[in-house]
Amino acid sequence: MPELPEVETVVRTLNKLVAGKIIHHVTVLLNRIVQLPAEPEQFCDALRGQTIASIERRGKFIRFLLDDLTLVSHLRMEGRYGLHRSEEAVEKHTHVIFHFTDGTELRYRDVRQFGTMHIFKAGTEWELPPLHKLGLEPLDPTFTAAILQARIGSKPTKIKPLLLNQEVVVGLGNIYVDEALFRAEIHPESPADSLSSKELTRLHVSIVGVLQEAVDAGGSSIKSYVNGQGEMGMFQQQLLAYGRTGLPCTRCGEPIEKIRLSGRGTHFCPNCQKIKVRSERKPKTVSSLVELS
DNA sequence: AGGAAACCTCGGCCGC
DNA sequence: TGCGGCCGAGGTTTCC
Repeated sequence: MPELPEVETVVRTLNKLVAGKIIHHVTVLLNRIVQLPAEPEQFCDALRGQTIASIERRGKFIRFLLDDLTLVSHLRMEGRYGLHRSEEAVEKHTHVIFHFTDGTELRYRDVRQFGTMHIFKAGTEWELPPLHKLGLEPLDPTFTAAILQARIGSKPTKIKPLLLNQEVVVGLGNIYVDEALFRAEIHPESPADSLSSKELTRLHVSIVGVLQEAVDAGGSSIKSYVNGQGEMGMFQQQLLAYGRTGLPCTRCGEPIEKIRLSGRGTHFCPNCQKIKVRSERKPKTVSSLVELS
């Protein structure tokens, strides 16, 4: 599943479901999910007796704020949380169980086993992987068109892979990148430094708009995504590019095309989103050479 | 810098 | 209709 809107929805749900609960003990059924501490036993020991104060989001990461620890969880492709009563049968692909003192338990399921969990002493998580190099929060007021332009406007990299890089802007994944570029009418392979100031402004508006609308809709349920209460998101009905291969573009009617770009399925309208070529470097004139020397 | 592979399992599709 | 095999799936990291 999860890009920013889905993770935001999960975090809101978790705050309703488990904030205030006290961890009695933890069961780790698949060791590889727990990245830190290295030994799952230490992971369980550290969490015993901790109270969940609140749950927050940073990019696509979930932070469980505990008494003096932070549990950082990433769902990767298909991770999900669910609150259960302890007597309920444990579903297949359940890898970590947080048993609470009230007889309920938070279960982490992940078919593909890609998800990760790290524990840090509260506050130190920002200095270390996986949070230490994360870029701007796109729904924060500090994320402006000018900032976006400053961050990417001079890079020769193709715009889509650049937007997927979480060190630039966080929270965008394959779905919402395709949607944002479609809205902004920018070809996913256009080099970032080929984009005009006007296009970058349009891109900024598109990123913020698509993410905010998706958050409001509770995220997109494409394959397996559900929030912490097993509910699906609704935004998949509003996707205009992602998953619409061969269907008419809602702007011009041209069939949506699908290509593979740096390993990712990439959807766009070949008519509305024309690839741009980086403008030729102005040949140095004699006068500019003089200025340089 | 940028692409590919790797981490896993599952489901869809194709062909026989 | 059934089964085997191949491909791809929303993310991130690591290795060229």
